[in-house]
Amino acid sequence: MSNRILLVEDDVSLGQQVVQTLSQAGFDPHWVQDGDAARDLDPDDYRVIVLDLMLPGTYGMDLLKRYRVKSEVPVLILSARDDTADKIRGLKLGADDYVTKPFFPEELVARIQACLRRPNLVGTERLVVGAIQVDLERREGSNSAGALSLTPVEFEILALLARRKGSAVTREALVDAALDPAQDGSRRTLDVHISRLRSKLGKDAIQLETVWGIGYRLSGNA
Amino acid sequence: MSNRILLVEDDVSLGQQVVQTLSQAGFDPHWVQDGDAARDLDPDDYRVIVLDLMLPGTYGMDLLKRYRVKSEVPVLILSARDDTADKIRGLKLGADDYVTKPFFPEELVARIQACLRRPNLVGTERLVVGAIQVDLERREGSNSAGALSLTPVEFEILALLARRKGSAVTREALVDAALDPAQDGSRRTLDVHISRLRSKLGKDAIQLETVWGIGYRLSGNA
DNA sequence: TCGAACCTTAAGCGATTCTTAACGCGGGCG
DNA sequence: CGCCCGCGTTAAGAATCGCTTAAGGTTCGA
Repeated sequence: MSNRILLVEDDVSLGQQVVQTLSQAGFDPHWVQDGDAARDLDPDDYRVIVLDLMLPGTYGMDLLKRYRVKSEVPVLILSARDDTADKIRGLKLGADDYVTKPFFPEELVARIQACLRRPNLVGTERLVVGAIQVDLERREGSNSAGALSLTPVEFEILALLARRKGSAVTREALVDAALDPAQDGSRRTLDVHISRLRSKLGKDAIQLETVWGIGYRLSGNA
Repeated sequence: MSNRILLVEDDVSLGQQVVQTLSQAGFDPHWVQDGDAARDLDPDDYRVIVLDLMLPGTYGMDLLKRYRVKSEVPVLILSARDDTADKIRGLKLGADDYVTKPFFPEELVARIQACLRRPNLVGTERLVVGAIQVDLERREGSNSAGALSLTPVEFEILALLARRKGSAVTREALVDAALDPAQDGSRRTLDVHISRLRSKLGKDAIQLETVWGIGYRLSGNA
């Protein structure tokens, strides 16, 4: 399902045009003309779903709701230029982007690519440093293998390093940011946390470099 | 507070213009130029809030989140014509309408009046997070098995988590939103409610994740 | 007035996490 | 070359945190 895209569109000429454009752009469009037909498809079979809100049969909005219940697949809605209300309802129901009709096919392609690039358009406070990512909203870190299970201290350390991406961060700054200020004991504590952080990062731990005598640095070089 | 409208806009000339227009239209505009200043205002003091997303200080998006946590006041966002991403994020975070800059003052007035006319632009204000749904109007939560019988506190907890879908929500925020402010006793109370909420959610409780040391998170991943 | 529903508190328990200590390594610097 | 100081790692104890169950206590409606 590498580049499979579901297009739900009842207008025949528009549908044909979009299918052709998507094909030329290297996607694999799957076009259904009827909302009821799209109803029983598994949204997870597609990378992106392009949905026309003005549909016969099952109303487009219902389809969107239905998809959203069981999947996080990016949904891009098509709507008339002036129908702001529909756009808003669609977006609130979880659509990821919209394109107003009429549109240039190139624009649609660009939007789809944008959806794929940043799958989570909303609340994306996410730091990316090479293979390591830190999602400040979710309070979750991840490496090339997927989500990491970090303790609060480990997360704070990684977050600070990611924020200062590429530059050396003082031990003091790290202790300050991550450790309980009440306790002011041995300075070796940070080492332990760094050590465990490294082991959790696995092979991506090479990005977490030691800056001798200063502190640490999170490098973008994979 | 009959026609009180909060305008959060840093551009002076635009702000003046809007204030004047709103006054002439019979509204009572209250203009703050700084996001930080708007931060501590009570959203429920206003009929509508008009919010520029491009703000110095507290970023407009943060303001929107903050308002949405404690209020259902209609929020209308101002954004640049081409910044679709911001519009989408704003709407997903609960804004009720948007106006793209530049705009004719009359258009803004019309949109505000529309907001007031149908305070709920979205027919059913329903949050969908994976298999879990929260209907704010009916004040009812449901999971894949159907409607849940939630107590008021449990509903508030679930609603806040659903509003912040995917983000880690502080225990403090949850206590603040759901529990009686008068009583400020043991911090274990929230645990009990979460526990019961989980048991009512049944198998879908896996979506309600514990963020250790912080709070909880309602994840969309089924 | 009684009962049901609900919120709160308490306490035990298990799990996770933080810190400390100890030991070994290794790179800079004299 | 060899010492010293900083760093890495491991293990273990202590502290914190969260989940659950059970027991009052309050509110509200019948």
